[in-house]
Amino acid sequence: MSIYTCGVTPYNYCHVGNARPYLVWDVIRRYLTYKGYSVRYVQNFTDVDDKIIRRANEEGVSALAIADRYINEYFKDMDALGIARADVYPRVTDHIPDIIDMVKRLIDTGHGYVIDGDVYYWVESLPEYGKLSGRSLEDLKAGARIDVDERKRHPMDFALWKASKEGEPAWDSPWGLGRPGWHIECSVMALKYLGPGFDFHGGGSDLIFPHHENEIAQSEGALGTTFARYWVHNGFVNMAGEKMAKSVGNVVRVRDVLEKYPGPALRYYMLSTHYRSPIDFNLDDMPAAQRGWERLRNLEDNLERTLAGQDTTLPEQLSDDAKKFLTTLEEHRQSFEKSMDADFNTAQALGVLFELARDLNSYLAAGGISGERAAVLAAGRDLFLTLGGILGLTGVGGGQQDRALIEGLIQLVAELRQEARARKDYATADRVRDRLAELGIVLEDTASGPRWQYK
RNA sequence: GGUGCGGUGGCGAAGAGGCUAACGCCGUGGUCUGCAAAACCACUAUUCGCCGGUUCAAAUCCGGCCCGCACCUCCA
Repeated sequence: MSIYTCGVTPYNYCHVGNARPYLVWDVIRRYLTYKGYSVRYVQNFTDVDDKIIRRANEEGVSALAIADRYINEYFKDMDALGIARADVYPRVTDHIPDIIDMVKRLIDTGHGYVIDGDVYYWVESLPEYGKLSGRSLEDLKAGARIDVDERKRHPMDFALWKASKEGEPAWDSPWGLGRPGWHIECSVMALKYLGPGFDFHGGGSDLIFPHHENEIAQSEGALGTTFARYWVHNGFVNMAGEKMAKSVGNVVRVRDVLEKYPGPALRYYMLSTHYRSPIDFNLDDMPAAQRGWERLRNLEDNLERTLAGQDTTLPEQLSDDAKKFLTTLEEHRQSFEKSMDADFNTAQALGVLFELARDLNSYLAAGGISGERAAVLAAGRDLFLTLGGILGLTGVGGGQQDRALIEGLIQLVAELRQEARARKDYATADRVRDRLAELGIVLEDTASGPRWQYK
């Protein structure tokens, strides 16, 4: 499976809305991999653009320096969200010769024309223009909200190559010094790394027009064959009913959220809505998302603790109860796959994961894990971690980074507290627990002794 | 003006002709427990924006209306 997703223009920190498509594709990749497909995922960086140039001029540094800085920050945010790296991250500035070649080809095939060092795409040269967004050139002309450049053949013609102005990064070309237009880089890089007719092309729904429409026009105009087989567009993240965008000024940065909530909680939050639907982002909904994720994490911890050191090989002969439970597990797996097969319905799949969680918790609550029960429970754990792993909600720890480091200290405190409890000195015992809670550590008394975890 | 999307319990959110309208959070009662926590069990929408229609059957299909949003310009 080959996937191309439009990446960011690195001129600022990522906000929650920026992160959504990458999270969606992270889950789709994981699922396709689980299903046995080999996946190649390409995501670009548009590292030369008006906004980057403006920012560079403001700060008196190069456009490259701005791009490098925010690409670096992009990776920090995505790592914190548990989003796996793409196979290739092509950058526009590394592909100028490829872009020039494609512009040349478009001119040769009659789709492009030159005016004073600019090169434009002639939209009327492609009869199907508008097929992705379902618009006709007539509709577009009628709705045009910008002043039309009178030199162009058609008002909707767009730039393939822009003659450079003073103070802008520029590259030499057959048409003079200039830089690529906005859409050409994705056509060039997708075709270079995945080839014509690749499987999935993704991005935010705002990119359908004009960006993706123009990518198709360029690619199919130059090639005469299909560019991408399937288009996958995610819905927007809004704030109070209005689109979250830097231009609106209502952005919540990824790192702002992660300061207060764990990465998996934000994943959970976004995956509980189908990717095509809009999300009305509300920071007040994050605690519920965190609680939901914690429920999964608690189960994961409980399973690992319970099964540690147990013999989990399934015996030849199984009891009816065991068989029944294994059948239930299989049903959950099928439901999960059915949900994901229905246009990657992560919200429904998450529901299935919780049904599985309830069954596993019941199994744990039912008591002993002797004999076959350990093996059966281990099968349940494996399924839980597999499905949870597809959504990226299990196997991620919960701030266990420093766990080993403080383990001993807490062990000691817990022991002292046990002694206090043995003396029925509950005031001391409760004080220890409360103070630990203030430090963000939850100490719990269980039948098999105390245990702890991060809040 | 053109093109799309959406309105489901206190909140979030699945479901798109027929199983009790998933699931999570919150809340209530119970089990367990020194107290908590975690977990389990039970309860929590006779009803899916409004009005008509089609059908044996509609949250799901059709028509009208009311709201909200997005795209048509840079945007994930």
